[in-house]
Amino acid sequence: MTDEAILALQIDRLMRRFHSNLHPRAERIDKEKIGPVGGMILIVISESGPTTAQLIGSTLGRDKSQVSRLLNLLVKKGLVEKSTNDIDARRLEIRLTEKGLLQVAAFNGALIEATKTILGNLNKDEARQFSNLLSKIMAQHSV
Amino acid sequence: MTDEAILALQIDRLMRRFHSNLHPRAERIDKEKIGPVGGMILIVISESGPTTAQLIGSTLGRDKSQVSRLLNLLVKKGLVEKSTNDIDARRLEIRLTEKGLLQVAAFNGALIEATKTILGNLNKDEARQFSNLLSKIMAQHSV
DNA sequence: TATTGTTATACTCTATAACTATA
DNA sequence: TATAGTTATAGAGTATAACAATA
Repeated sequence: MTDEAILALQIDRLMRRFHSNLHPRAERIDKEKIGPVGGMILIVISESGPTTAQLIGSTLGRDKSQVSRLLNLLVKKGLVEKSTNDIDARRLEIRLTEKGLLQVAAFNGALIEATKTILGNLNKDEARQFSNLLSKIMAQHSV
Repeated sequence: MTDEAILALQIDRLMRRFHSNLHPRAERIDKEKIGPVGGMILIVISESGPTTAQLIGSTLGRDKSQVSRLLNLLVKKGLVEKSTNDIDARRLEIRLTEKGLLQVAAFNGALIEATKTILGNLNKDEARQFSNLLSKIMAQHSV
């Protein structure tokens, strides 16, 4: 196998491991059944403050149609509020409700635990190195 | 956002970028419509030689039921042959056909291109470092 | 009793395209 | 004409559990 193919399978495997590690934790927390991407959307909103659907999509690398659908679900579940931007009526203004804030805190806790478990083999320096390399990779403009 | 949450989102984002970069390339190549996981299964078989369904599953971090279903698809498409292990009749013995070998070569090519594009920001040293860190993370026994 | 693989189900995620409305 | 968001659809991936055959 080429180095590139090995690397590609490693990345996929890491993601899989991450999911299967996070899944049981998140399932216990995910009372509103919003799913993994729903949870990530909440986290992004909590970080960025009032934001648009498009921004969420580009942050998570998901299509706007998926974001739109999930946002409506989150609204229905009472985790998120949507209003229209005063200046540009095409844009949404999305923010968390009280209930949404509580959910984010819970998801964040699960995420931290899962990450610590996954990266358990790395010492602090290596973890920082890994994060830096990821940042460098993601700094690239291409989708 | 905590360091762990950032890292988790980065990993997810990397995976997404990988998929969306690989997708258009793979689609052109995937004449038999076996999908991305189908392609990965072929690559694993080509690497490990005659193997079992369980081994493929654990290598890719996928459930045996998914592997079983996809293997049957691959057999139907004429890319893979299944036979029963002589010593333990519960086990399969899976190998690629000629057609399967050609497909693997094509998928590998796409995988190499995609990986090079994704990691374009890293120089050789950094790419090696990244791969080493991934290996270290994946060396952990936990699922 | 444990292991290998099969089958079925229900749900989530994803890509795509056609659509409305605003700019 | 371009942008933000919505809606609908079809296909792929996933978790789970119940099952048969073999060890």
